[in-house]
Order: sequence, then C-alpha cells, then structure tokens
Amino acid sequence: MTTEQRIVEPRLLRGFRDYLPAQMNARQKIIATIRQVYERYGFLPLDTPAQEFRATLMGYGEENTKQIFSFKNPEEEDVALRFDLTVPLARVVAQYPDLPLPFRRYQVAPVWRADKPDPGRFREFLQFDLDSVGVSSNAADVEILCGMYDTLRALGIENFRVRFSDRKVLNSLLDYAGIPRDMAHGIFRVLDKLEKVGLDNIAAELTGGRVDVSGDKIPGLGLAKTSVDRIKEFLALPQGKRKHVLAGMASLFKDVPSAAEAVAELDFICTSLDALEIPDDRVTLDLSIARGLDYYTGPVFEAILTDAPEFGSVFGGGRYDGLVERFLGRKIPAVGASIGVDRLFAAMQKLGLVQMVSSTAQVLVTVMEPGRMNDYMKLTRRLRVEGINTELYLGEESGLGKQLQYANRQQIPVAIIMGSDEFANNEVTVKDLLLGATLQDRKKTAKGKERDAWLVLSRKAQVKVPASEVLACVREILARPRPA
RNA sequence: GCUGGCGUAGCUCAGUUGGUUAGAGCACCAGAUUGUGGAUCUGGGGGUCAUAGGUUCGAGUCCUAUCGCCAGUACCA
Repeated sequence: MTTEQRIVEPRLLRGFRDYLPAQMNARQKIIATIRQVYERYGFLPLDTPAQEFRATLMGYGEENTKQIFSFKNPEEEDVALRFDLTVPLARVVAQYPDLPLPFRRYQVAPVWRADKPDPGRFREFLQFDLDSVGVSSNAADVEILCGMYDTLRALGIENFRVRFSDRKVLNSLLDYAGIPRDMAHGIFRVLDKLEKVGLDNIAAELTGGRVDVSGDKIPGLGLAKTSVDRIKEFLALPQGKRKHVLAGMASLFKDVPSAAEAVAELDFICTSLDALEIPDDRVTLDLSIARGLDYYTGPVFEAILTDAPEFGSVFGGGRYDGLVERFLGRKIPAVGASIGVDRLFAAMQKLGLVQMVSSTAQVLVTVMEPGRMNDYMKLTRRLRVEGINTELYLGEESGLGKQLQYANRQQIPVAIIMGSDEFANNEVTVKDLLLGATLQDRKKTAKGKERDAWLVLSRKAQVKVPASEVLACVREILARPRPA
C-alpha cells in the first residue's frame, strides 16, 4: 500500500468547527469576561457530564428525538449527548437534595444538537448559562435580565437589545382573540416571525397561508378574521418605555381574566428595572416575543445584537417552573438564561468586535548561536520564573530575520537577541517589536547612509542592557502604553 | 426534510457559442539585504477544474447521480 492510498483526508463533520489559537484566545477572553460578571452576582460554578441517560434528556415525549445525538454505550444502555445545560441542572437539583436553595449556578460547557447548521449555528456549541433554582419571586427574573444587560456591556458591545415578555401574555392573547389554547404552538411560531417577515405576511400565515419569495407554499392556520383583527390590535400596541407598553397591554386585556397574572409579573419586573435605572432602550418590554414554546411558564427573555440581527438571539432564557418536577415529583421554581457563546462570537467577529491575538507569549528569546542553547534556556527560564510569558525560539530556521518575522507574525511584543557581541560583554539586546513596527515604513526608502540613519532611529526601539537588567528592561517595554 | 443557486490554487475570483500547455490578485517560499520583522523589486512553488459516470473527434464549459457550501422554507424542549 502506498503512502497516498493510506492518507486519510483531514476534514470536519458538518456543523463542527476547529478553533485555532487566534480565535481561541479571543474566545477565552469572552468567556472570562462573562464568568466575571456572573461571579459578581454570586453565581456558583457547576459542571456535569456531556453524556446523560437518554431518558433524562427526553422530557416531552418523542417529538424532538431527532435533534439529539444518541447511541448505545458499551453496556448497551441508551445514552445521549446533552442538548442544553438546563435539563442536566434540573437533574442535579433533584439528585442532590442537600443542595441549599436557592441554588444559583453558572455553567459553561459544550452542548450538541443534530439539526441543520446555519450561520452562527452549529452542531456542537458552547453555552454559558446562569440560573436560579428555588426562587418563585420575580426578583430572580430581574436579576437574570440585569445579568444579560451587564454581560453584553462588559463584552464591549454597544448596540444590543434585551427583550422580555411573559408566556402568560400570549396565553391571554389567545383568550382575547378567542383561539383555543391547543393552537398556541402554531400561533406563537408565526408571531415569532413578526420582525422577520412583517405584519402582512403574518396575517396571511394566520389565515389562508402564503407563497414566499422562494416559491414555497406556507400553509395557513385558518383563523377567523375576527381573531386575526384582535391579534393585529395586540401587535399594534404602543412601544417605547416599559411601563408605557405594560399600560397599553393592561388596558387592552382589561376584560381578560387570565391577564392579571401576566400584568402583575411584568409590573414587578418593570418597576425593578426602573428602580435599577436599566435603560429603557436596552432592556425593553416586547410583547411579541414567543420563545421556548413548551418549556417556559412565565417571563421569557432574549437578546440580539442590533447591528447583526441576522444571527438571531445570542442570549435567551426564561422561567421554567415545571422542569425539576420531572425528576423530583414536586415543583421547584426556576429561571435562567443562556448565552450561545459560539453564535455570539460569530456575530461579534462579523462586527469586528473581536480582537484576534495569535500568541500568549510576551517575549520571544531568539537563538543566534545554537551551540549556546543552555544560555538561551536559562534566560528564558529566568523570565518565566518572574511571571513573564516567554517563548524560546525552537524553529529549525536559524536566521535572525526569520525569528523576528516569526515574532511579528505571532504578535509577540518583545524579542530578546543574544549573539557573540552580547555574550562577550555579558549584555542582552531587548527589542520592542511594536514600537519598531512603526519605524518599518521608513525602511523602504532608506538606502546607504539613509539606511544608517534609519538603523540609528530604529535603535530607539532596541536597547542593549547588562544581562542583570534584562528583567527590568522587559517590564519597562511591556508597560509602555499601546494604541488599542 | 423540501425548493433553488453555486463548487476552478491556501483565500477571493476570471475563464468567450464546448477547441492548443487553465489564468489573475492576495497569501506562501527564495534572493536583492551573510546580526534585525509588516515596504519595494525580481524570481519560484502550488490545480486529479468537488467526486463518479455519460454525451462528444474534443468537456473547466453540456447531461445524470453523489457529496459539500449558500439562500429561502420547515424545525429549534
């Protein structure tokens, strides 16, 4: 068998991605920022296994089995990869009765879903969840909303909108419009598309159906005109300040008995958000959002980046008071939200909000005389012991130019040079590559004596110091102010 | 899943009504510069034209299937 026949094509499964170091550095920074916010709120870390018994993950009959990666383990048990972090959380709460409630935890971990990949949508993706279990007060919901707001701010995102509503609002709408509750699923699905397709198309889908731009037929739900008119009334409610929106809804639903609860819950949340001075334009009451069709029982939330709406919700959640009951037999209220880290990352990348850094090293020790490798190693170790991230050049290429080019490409800010001159005088040359880069432009026109002048100038970015002073010199350069 | 579009160098693409040896830019490598990195110049490597079959004297170009990607739609606890 020849080598060529034996080669396995390197490729990825659809919906799965590699994260190369530059992206990984950026992603880890995002994760660290989010974690910082959640710990500021006092949420506790938790981790659970990637695999669970299939039965654990399957709460609501068979309808969603096809989205779950499932298989048999060596013991022939039915197992599956978790598709979110909420169900495992419910399992944990039920399994460890000694956990003090309220149990407020955060968890960052990959989840798997076997559905069709889309932009910003993958089969394996990282979720970052925060949840409060055991709190029925809407104060917990407020805290989640604040956490969403603070997180997006902390990530440096200027233009985002957190929207919230309440499942009970839409149920009241069904009552108001005289639609049976068992049509809820279909109705909510259509309403959820409001922003995407517009009011006219929504009305068409609620009644007779329509044909979309690609020529696909979308069947209608066959609602009566009176029902659709009432839904339109609802969708035409005033927007703007939270309290204003709430008042509009309360007025519209004043004769709907089921609406009282929704109004009370949302009033609590709006009052709290106002008291906390969370801006109305960033965290808005948007009665049209549906979300979590069978899952949520009360307030629901989602966040979008307004400059990249095509990525959809990057952060969503709500209250799910019924979930733990499946494992425990009694109700434990819970509310939480989840960041789709990979989707958020993809959206931020598209908006240029992600700074790629391809190195973790602050200093590259170059090697000019391979025969004195021990000296390079010793200096490298000295720097590392002092807490400076240091890489010793290990490449096969030996030229100094090659090594500096390597440092430049890796965005390593400082290079250390030791050749025969330095060894003879017990000195070390320390080079500021970022400052040096600003002088690079002059190099192209510099020739002859001009070149000498350029070299003199460039030495401002490069100093020769006694070996004993390397550390101080490196620290001084690393402390120099840099343009962001 | 369904409908449509697209697969040419690492990347972005050009390639006439089927007709010699398939091109460009960027990137990469080397030299100009034997101890100095983003510029410039010169040169260089790199392609089973997604895969498999078919039509034809002749296929990157036409047909069929498969795979992949993109858009819409469906689904999304």
